[in-house]
Amino acid sequence: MSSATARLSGVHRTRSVELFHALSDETRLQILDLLRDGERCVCDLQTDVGAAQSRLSFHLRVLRDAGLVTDRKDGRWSFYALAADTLAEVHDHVVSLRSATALGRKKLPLIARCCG
Amino acid sequence: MSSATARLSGVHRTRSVELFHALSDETRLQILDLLRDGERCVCDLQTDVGAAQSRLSFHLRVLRDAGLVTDRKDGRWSFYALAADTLAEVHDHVVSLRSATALGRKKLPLIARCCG
DNA sequence: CCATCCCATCAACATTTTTTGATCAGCGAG
DNA sequence: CTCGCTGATCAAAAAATGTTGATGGGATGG
Repeated sequence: MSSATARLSGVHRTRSVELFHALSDETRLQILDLLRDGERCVCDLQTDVGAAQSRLSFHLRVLRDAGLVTDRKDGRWSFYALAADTLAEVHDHVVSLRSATALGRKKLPLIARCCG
Repeated sequence: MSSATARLSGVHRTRSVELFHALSDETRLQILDLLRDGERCVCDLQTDVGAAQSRLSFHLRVLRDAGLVTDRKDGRWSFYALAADTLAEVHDHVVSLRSATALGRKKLPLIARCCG
């Protein structure tokens, strides 16, 4: 039953853009990958990623703004960690993009509708 | 049991970047959203998205290059449709990004390791 | 044929994103 | 205190992306 899933809302899409954009960079994905092992301080990421401090700071900010990582200060260090809930959110966005597609609704008779 | 999931490979990451980049644009997400109902010709998308033909063509190309949509020519029309398998691939990439994180591995004693 | 429609492509331009190097503030050890 | 270290922020430069308008090719219908 069911059928066409409703259009996705504008705000939902805006959030998707922010999340996917944060994930659409090699350096940032590398950071996230490293953080899968647990939290890390910036100086460690620096050597592991092989990026200048300033550059790393920039990417960490993008990730933090998107909510994909959290940061915590301890003494003179900043520790970053994955934000599991936001990763779950990403998952949800992908799922909703897929919904109504998985069901074999390959071709609707839209040709008739073509070009008004 | 288990524990640290292995690092993600470089090629895997490169592919992630391509996929997420293709998804990181408002217009492109709007297109994908529309295509959830079934295939559409460019001229229809043009009116539905409210974008110039040239602009649409550009975004459709990004989506097609990433493998997120397929195109088919019929007469003078080009029909675009979602590529379900690539959407599944996106899903997989998100899952692998999350793996090993879901388990409550919040904090490892990495502080000791900090800064070499 | 000819006129028209659909759409890909191109070049020029505008905008956004990323990199780089410098500066500065906070913290803690000596 | 003073020095060295971590890391955020900023401005300038560089690079990548997206937009716009124009051109052209292929298909169709008269």
